[in-house]
Amino acid sequence: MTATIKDVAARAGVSPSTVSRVISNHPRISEKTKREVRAAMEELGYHPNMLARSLAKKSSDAIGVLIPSTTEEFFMNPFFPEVLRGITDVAKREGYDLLLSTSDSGKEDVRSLTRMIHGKRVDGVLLLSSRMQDPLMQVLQENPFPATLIGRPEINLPISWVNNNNVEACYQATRHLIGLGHKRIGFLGGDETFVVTRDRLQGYHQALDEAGIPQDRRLMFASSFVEQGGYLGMTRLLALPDRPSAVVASDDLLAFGAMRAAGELGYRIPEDIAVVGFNNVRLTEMSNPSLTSVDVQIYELGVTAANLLIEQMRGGVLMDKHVIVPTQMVIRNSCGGRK
Amino acid sequence: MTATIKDVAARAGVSPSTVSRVISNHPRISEKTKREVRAAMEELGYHPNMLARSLAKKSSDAIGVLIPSTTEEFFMNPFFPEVLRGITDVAKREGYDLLLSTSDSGKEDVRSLTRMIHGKRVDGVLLLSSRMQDPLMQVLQENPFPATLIGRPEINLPISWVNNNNVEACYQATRHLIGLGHKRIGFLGGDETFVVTRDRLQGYHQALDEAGIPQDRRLMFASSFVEQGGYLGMTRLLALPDRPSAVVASDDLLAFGAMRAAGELGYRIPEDIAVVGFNNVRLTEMSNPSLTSVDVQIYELGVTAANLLIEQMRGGVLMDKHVIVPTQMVIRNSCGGRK
DNA sequence: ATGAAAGCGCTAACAG
DNA sequence: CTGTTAGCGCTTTCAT
Repeated sequence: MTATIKDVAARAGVSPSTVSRVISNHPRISEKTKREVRAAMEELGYHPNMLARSLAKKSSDAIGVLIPSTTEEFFMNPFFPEVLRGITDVAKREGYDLLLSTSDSGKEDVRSLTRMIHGKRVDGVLLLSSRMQDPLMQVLQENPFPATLIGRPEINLPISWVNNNNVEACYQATRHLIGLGHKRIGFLGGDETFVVTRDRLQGYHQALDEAGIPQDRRLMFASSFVEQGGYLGMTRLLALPDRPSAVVASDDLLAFGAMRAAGELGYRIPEDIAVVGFNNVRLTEMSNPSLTSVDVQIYELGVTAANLLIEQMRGGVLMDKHVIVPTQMVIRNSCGGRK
Repeated sequence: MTATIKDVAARAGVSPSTVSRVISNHPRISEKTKREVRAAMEELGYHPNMLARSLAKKSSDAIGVLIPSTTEEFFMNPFFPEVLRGITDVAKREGYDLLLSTSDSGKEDVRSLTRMIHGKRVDGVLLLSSRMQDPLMQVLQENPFPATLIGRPEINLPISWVNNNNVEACYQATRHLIGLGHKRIGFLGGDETFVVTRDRLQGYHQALDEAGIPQDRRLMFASSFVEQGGYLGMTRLLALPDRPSAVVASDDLLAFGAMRAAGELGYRIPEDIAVVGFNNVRLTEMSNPSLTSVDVQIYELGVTAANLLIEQMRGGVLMDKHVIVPTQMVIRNSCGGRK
């Protein structure tokens, strides 16, 4: 049987509460007993039972991370490990463990979130994306619980979040292409139900409007955030009688797929068609040609979200702070023009 | 205050134990009370406290995943999300949550593992890599606890693991190059303390020996599993007066770095120097030239490891099963020769 | 089929 | 500075 706090207490000739105090480094406890208790713990190979501790303390020192139900898609995108790296670094520094939810498809992630919220196994929750009319936001609205979103809620919600200014960023990206002389510019978006897709699309629209370029529905293609989607989208765009001369892709993976499609059909990039992506994942430097991309500072998003969440959990009060992480367009070789 | 099992009991006019039975779907409980209890739960918005449940049941329905302390390096490699995807899929299917350890550098991950083992927050642990004289293996040896390793322990240990036959796989890869007529073949390895690096190096040696090609220490370069390491290694290899005409890299990222270095120095791949990598990450298809790589079935490794672990946790008995996931070399354009 | 009672291992007032 | 006493919310014998 593994040793409990009582065993240690008995061994050290003190009461359980004293042992408890030693564990949590209570200030007013004599050095002597501290040493004795520690010795007893050592001898008995004692390790605290975190469950019992959490149950009594009503806090678990763990952060829940809600993995969107579309596991495959999500894990496939370099965004995920990078944002998780940011989260992990903060969690580690602040002494929190990470609990990954493992929701099944669709409706399941509502249940997953509710379980996280009510199950008491985590002190707060991190959401990694948001959709239009996201039922998760509903849940958060109805259940006061420390939570932070990476992205932004579609509607105004009393929840803290970290986001990029996606409208502005995509506006800039599109302007860049316009500045290069392009008039017919395509848009490859990820899943339309994601808020981020909508925002970027809006930025694209803004830039076109401002330049007096008419909108053309045929130039906009949405799929999921994977390479395949970009491939498909680009193929469709190139099949148009009046094909675009440039494309802004709302994710680097989409851009890569687009570039592959173009390449296979014999178009050169950037001479025949310019491409700009989003996220600035490592791959952008290595692709051929290297991909001009909007750096959204994924790692930073993760770090900021984790910090915001922890601040809430510690403060014991829910906040609706929001932080905008600046973006920056990194010019490479997929657009031609200035280098 | 959130509703507890007692509240539900009171509301439904039954005892707490009955409610508990309803929750765990106990067989002999009348449909009628079941319905009534469920109704009461609904009305009160009751959700079980997982901590209390775990404490009483002495099991948490969670799997611990030990992230190696070198966070950055690890997250950067596409291996990680892919193996995690496999793990997640199984965990989700079997109803387990995932607890990511967040150990700090060096010695910390021993502590992290011990905490996982004794903290009772997880029912089993998944290790994602193993080193030579790995202190973690020590810990596992001394503390009987369900654990599964992806990789293999350096020495024989009563622990279950999933691995590739890395010696054989690298032997094959090297033979492939030899078969293509290469006589001077370099080896770019990851961190030498990893067992997997050693195994692949051994396969490389075997192939050379068998072909009567003398070993040359200068042809072997080890660094970490990142692109930068491959870049550095290749640069060094190419600086040799008698440079190799081919290189086997023990990780695709290393191979990409190597290709970049070669390219920048004006060497063509595969004409001037052939390259083969390991892992067959998605990127291999997209690089230029596409990279010949050994498919180790990362996802499968994750799935198998999770299954093995769950089997142990459920069986209540520690095992030392081990499974070898087959590898397959995927020929692309980085080696020339047959296509 | 259901209830009563005794914990699971720890923390947190409240005393002293 | 330390001990006593109640729980935290749930499961699980043991009765009935």
